[in-house]
Amino acid sequence: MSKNLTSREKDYSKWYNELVVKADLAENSAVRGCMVIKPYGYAIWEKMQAELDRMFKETGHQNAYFPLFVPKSLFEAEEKNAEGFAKECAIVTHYRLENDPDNTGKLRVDPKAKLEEELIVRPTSEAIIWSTYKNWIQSYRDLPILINQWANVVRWEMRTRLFLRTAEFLWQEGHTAHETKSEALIEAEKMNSVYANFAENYMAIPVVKGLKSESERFAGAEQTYCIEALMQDGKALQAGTSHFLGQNFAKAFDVKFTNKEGKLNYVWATSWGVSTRLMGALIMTHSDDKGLVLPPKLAPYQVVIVPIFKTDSEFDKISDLANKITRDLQEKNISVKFDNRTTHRPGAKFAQHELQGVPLRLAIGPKDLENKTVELSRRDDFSKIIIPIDSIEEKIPLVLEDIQQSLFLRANKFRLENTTKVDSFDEFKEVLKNKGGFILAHWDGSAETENKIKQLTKATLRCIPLDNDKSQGKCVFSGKNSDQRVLFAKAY
RNA sequence: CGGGGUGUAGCGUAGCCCGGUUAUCGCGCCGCGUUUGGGACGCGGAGGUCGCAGGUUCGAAUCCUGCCACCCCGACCA
Repeated sequence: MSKNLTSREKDYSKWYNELVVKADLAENSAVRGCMVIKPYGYAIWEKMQAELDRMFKETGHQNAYFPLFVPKSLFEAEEKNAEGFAKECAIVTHYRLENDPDNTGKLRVDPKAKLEEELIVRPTSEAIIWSTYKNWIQSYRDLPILINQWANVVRWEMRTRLFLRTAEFLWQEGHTAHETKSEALIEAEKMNSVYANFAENYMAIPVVKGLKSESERFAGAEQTYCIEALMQDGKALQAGTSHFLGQNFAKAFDVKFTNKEGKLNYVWATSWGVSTRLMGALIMTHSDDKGLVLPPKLAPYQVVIVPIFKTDSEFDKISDLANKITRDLQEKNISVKFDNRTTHRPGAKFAQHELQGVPLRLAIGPKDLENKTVELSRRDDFSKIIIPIDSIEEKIPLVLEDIQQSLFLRANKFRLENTTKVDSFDEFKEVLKNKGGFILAHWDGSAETENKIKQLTKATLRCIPLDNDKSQGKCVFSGKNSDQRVLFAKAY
């Protein structure tokens, strides 16, 4: 952390790992590719969960929970989905251990305890959920079903990376069933917008809403909506996806309902999810060389109070004041931590809270007691101001709001500066090599072109933006006609 | 699974090429004292199967063989 890390773009991943470790958010566990989320990191996730959960409920969804294990026969029912995940499944084959007769004190898998049918540890829950929905749906009166689940899933990836791609991760997955195609399409797009709203207004991360191309689409989906964010190193990160599943799962699991006219129809489905990867996005969007920078709406505590004192009596006086400020702010729904540890000096505390990204710091010392002031310091721009104690209650909510805004504006400015329109393939390669970031280019719509570009440049088609101006042009690779620019980038 | 790299105290490391006292240094940790408005300082102390298993040798962190783990780059992916 001694070097100017943000300037070392090639070492960005190292910076990221280092930051995660130093800020004490998570670490690699003893289990391959898995992650231990530490208390402070988990507190951030809990904040995110709370806000998302509220948004899901506001849009009419309920929470439920489905099993971790998916019998193989159910898993393979929807062929495309099964095929898409087949290469990264953990599989339960046995249910018992026994003492190893050849190796005292050790255990071995009891060969007699082999399962008749293997169980897949869910990489996603469509199969188990749709096999359940089948029993819940008979009539149009049973629809829509709007359910979300908070769960863990396992994807046995070749390569893992803390927060961004761990073997096990935490997420939410929504699974809905609808009477009509248009209703399901509206749901899929709506939930993608919920994600965009959450990203921009809570995480302060600007995103591009769009549609995935066919080759980037979720296995088993007919249409995948997504939000794409741009990290500080110029690489894109898919931050959330929402899928229109058509009738694929309904057909695979035979989920039919009788409509108002008495006819039997397959239901229409969506699924959507965001994961602990969002914490990676948060870190990689806002952090600087001093550590995390958390948007106030997601910070485990928004304000930390650091006392500065020499004597016990000074400490007591400051504690009284700090406790009063804490109570007053809590009444205004601002979370406050009074760091009253006597084992650490103020400078060490300052550094630690900066590393953990606490948005606002109040320092109170003897001078402040005398002058009836406090020192207010912002994490986002390091500015410090001295304010009278009696203005705290009024001032702090405003400053927190301003930090939330500023973080978004700063990230948005970065994204705009790093989004380039290109009109030739040479330019495409040049921008990718020297600048990075998002590239808006015309594309002929073919998977072949998309693939070639990926092979030649390592850039992938991130999405076809939803709110893009339509403009005629020629495909940057093939020269064929195109009526819209699409978003390319190197991605995580 | 292919290419490259690294495993030495909680973390980061020196030593390895060229084998030889008690394995180096920093951070952190513990004790005492002085300190406390931006990561304190002094003195003292604890902490090690040198990734694992074999082999060579009078002697292995160092050389050889095998294995394991992790990291980076590919393929795969939220």
